Amino acid sequence: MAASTLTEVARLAGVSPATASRVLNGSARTPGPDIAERVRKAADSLGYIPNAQAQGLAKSSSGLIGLIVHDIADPYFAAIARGVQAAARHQNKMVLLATTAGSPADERAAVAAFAARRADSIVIAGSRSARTADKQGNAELAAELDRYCRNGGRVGVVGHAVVGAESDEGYHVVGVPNEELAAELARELAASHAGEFVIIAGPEGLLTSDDRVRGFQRGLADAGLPPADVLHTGFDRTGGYEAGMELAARIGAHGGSGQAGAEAAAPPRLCIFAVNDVMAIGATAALRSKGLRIPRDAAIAGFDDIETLRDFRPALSTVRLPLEEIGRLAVPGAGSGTVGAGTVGVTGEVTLRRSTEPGGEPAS
Amino acid sequence: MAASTLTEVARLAGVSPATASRVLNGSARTPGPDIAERVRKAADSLGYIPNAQAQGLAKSSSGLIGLIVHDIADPYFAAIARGVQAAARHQNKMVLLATTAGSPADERAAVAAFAARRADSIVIAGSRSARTADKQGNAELAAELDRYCRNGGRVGVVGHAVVGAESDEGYHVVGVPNEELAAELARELAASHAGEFVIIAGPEGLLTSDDRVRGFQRGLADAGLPPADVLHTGFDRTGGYEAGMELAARIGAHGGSGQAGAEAAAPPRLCIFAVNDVMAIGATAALRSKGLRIPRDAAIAGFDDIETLRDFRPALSTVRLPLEEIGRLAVPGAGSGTVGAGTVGVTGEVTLRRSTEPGGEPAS
DNA sequence: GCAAATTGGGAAAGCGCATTCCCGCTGCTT
DNA sequence: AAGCAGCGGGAATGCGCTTTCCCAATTTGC
Repeated sequence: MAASTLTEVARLAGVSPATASRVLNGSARTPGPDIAERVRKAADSLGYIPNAQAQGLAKSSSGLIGLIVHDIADPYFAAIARGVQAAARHQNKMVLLATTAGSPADERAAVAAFAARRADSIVIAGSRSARTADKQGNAELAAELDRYCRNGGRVGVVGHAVVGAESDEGYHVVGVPNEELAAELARELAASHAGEFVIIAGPEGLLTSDDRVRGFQRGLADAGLPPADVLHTGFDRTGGYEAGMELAARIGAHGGSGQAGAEAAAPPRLCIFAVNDVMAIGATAALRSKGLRIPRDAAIAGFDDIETLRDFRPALSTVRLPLEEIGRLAVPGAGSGTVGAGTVGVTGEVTLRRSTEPGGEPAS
Repeated sequence: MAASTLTEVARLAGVSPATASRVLNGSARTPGPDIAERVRKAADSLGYIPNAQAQGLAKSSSGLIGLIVHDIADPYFAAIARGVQAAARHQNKMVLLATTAGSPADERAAVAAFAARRADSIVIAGSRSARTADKQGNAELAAELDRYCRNGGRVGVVGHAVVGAESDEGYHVVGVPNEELAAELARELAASHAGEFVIIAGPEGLLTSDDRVRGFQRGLADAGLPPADVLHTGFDRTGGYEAGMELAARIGAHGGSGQAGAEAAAPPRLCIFAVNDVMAIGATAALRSKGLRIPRDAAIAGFDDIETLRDFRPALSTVRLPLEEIGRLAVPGAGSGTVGAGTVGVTGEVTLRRSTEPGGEPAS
């Protein structure tokens, strides 16, 4: 038994398909109450479910919102996805998910697939990359998005505008002040740390990472400090872990090992800034595996303020980002932002916690 | 400029729409190479993207997989979603996301929406509830799913079969041995713990929670111990936190407070089993906020082995579940499982870590 | 009281594509 | 050399729905 159709409902109710359509969906013209009732009853008894594909074809709009993320299991993207989902629900649309691991080629394919499905809008959440290796991929992605926009699609981008977009038409970006916030974090840390600073960054060319690094360096400069060393690694927990191992070796070489804290003129404690929370956690794990303790042997800060990580000990200093709201704002037509081209901004908040506390003796 | 159509491509290539269709999609009949080339070039120059809705209408299949979760930002669901996404990609389909906060009514609506979109299959990941308040909702959900199946849909369920399904036709469940694993966990913990056991459970009637509780109690019984006290609360971090506060009070009353460990005849340490990791983390936070330390003042174990939580300290004892694989297996037609009705099983693994270590003096 | 405007319903034309059927053609058999 | 299979392409139909257009029956205006 195939799903029943509008025509069947109409026949059962003794009306024309046109009338049935009018009563079952919010048409401008509403048939008489008696007829409406009859149709509704017929639909009910048949368990009629409109065929959204056919509706979409006829109306040329689908009620779909495409969402592109690197990895849905990454808590950063998961939080954004929650916001997108909430906004979609508000517009009563559904969200179509695509994960791309950040590959521009996959992103292009996802955009094409969304376009094929005639998604009303698409939000693309992963960080953009400016690596030369990705140059062609980025151009193709931009071309695909431009085409999508020309055909009437709306796209929301979180973070950075897509590199190489032809015009602003149809784009809408949620700006995250990564650079400013990182600078502020650096300044606050500089106020209480005497030691050297090190940055654990993502791959070079990853815009979000680059921005945070640049901001942090600027903050240090503002405080009259020399620029920090930058370690480039993967933008995930594993990357953080590897960098952490390297730093552990460095710290160990200086003599920060073992329980006995006070060696001859203990070198000032290292202060590590990982460009996102997950990397910070990885780095922490690495340091710990080498017997180092936070914040006694090194201070560490992250970025994002991932919810699941808030109970982590020592509590991680970070920059809180309203991830869910970012997701909500990123869907075109939602939020109080300007409709159409333009940038909606959100703000974050530097949140200092135990992992960067000065002193560093383990408290109770 | 609206997106170009097959007909336009055909006209540009000087062929009929039928031929164009044949070359641009994997039809059984492949037109001659010269014609094919011409069509392909025309399509390319027009930037033709097939209208998936129209294709779906014509073929009556959509290439969509519907996924229902409680909350996509919950790491448990996010991990499953990743698996589903991977399987979908393998079948080159896209996944449609719906979040329902566990409400059967919302789930029913989501199923209807998926049916309307003619999703090829749907996987429903949230825990089923047997509460009487949800009884009608569950029945309606089951009815909707049954109808979906009768119309040729395939549904994959993780955990429990949907309560009230009329027949097995079209269903496919990924069974998680919650009860057995919880029992095993209890037995292993019982072997090294002298103190009392307490269970922090989700709301009564939540099948996953109930299973884990039952299993844990059985494990205790196997070890010759009396059943543990059960605290029912929310199935999330907040629930765990609240229960943790209550337990902290209980422990405090016994005298486990402060730094000085050895009071007169220190009572045996409490061993807490939270039915999922996130709740365990919440409980831990609560205990800590009261000055209690894990595992010194209480042992605690969770369930799921959430990836993001693995770096948590003290490392959480838990039961590892192959979440991503569960997601993969849940999508009908994927995995090596039996196609059609049937249960595919996965196994987990009790993973004892520091949070339940006996002794409990803080190590280095 | 009659023309004009309004209402309420049906017929029909697509939306963009897949697919079945059909037809002219080439190449083969006997 | 005539007949037949087989192939390559096009015309036409239908997927399920929306929406314009059209027509008959009422209301309204003066």
